[in-house]
Amino acid sequence: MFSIGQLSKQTGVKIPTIRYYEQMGLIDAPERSEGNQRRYTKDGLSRLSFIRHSRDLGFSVEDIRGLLELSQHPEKPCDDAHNIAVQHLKDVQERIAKLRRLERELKRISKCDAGNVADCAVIETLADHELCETEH
Amino acid sequence: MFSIGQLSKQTGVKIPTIRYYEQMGLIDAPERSEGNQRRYTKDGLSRLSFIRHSRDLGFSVEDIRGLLELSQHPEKPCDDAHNIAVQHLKDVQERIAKLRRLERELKRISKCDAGNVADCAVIETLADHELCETEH
DNA sequence: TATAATCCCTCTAGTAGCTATAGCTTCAAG
DNA sequence: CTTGAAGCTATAGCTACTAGAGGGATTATA
Repeated sequence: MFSIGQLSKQTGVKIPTIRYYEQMGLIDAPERSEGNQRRYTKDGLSRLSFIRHSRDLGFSVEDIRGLLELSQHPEKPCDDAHNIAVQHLKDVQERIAKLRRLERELKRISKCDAGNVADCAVIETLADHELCETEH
Repeated sequence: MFSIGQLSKQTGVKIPTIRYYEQMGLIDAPERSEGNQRRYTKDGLSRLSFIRHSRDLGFSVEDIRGLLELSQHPEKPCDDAHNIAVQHLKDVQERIAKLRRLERELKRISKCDAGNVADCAVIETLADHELCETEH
């Protein structure tokens, strides 16, 4: 049996976040000690690790809810898990593409070597969209 | 003079968002009509465009507060504007790097061709961090 | 001029995914 | 048995909006 602090250390999930996940129904409410403190089993630990890892990979809490549900049913087909992962991959790729356009624009505008705000490319570009090279 | 709806159409910023910016102090409270409706000048329009554009480039509201303040003082040196832009560029580059690692991991795990959850690479990888190739 | 359609007002609450604080109780070590 | 760390609940705050309720203002048309 682990206390919430031990669970936190082992998974890297902060204590208030663990309680938050419990409130959101991502993890089951664990048993309590006589003094009303949470006591977790190994199962609780691995479920929380699963969540932690999924969050690291950027899945939303709602996605994780689906993935957890699936992981509890090993006999089911795994198409759903795929769909979630593939959709998420697409999202990530879109975000990358968008950020790269921003990166390009930011590189361009931060090259300014004017001395004061009146001639500064940063300020000027922000004030006038026409000066941009790419869409955003 | 523009109504809030006209301002919204011209800048692409939604009406509630304009009111939100006013509340946050990013834009000045404009004059009102006799019937208490907001009436904007061209100045208000260009200030909001500046904000819109900066948001598109991913600057935070706090960053924009600084940039707006600077843009009101054309005689000042523009080092501050640079610092904000360069720091933001760094942030963007870090986010890109992180997302690319995720992309790689997601590509790998979503290649799974198992039929059921028990053998599914997606679920398995999420359950066990050791199976990952890169850090995250 | 009447009326209907559209626009605008304020205020409140909700979104995601936590994080922080206050004021209290329990646990474990010495 | 005491003390300090750890845990408890409940509430509020964070970013940057968005949605809805319940009203008033403006404008276009008849």
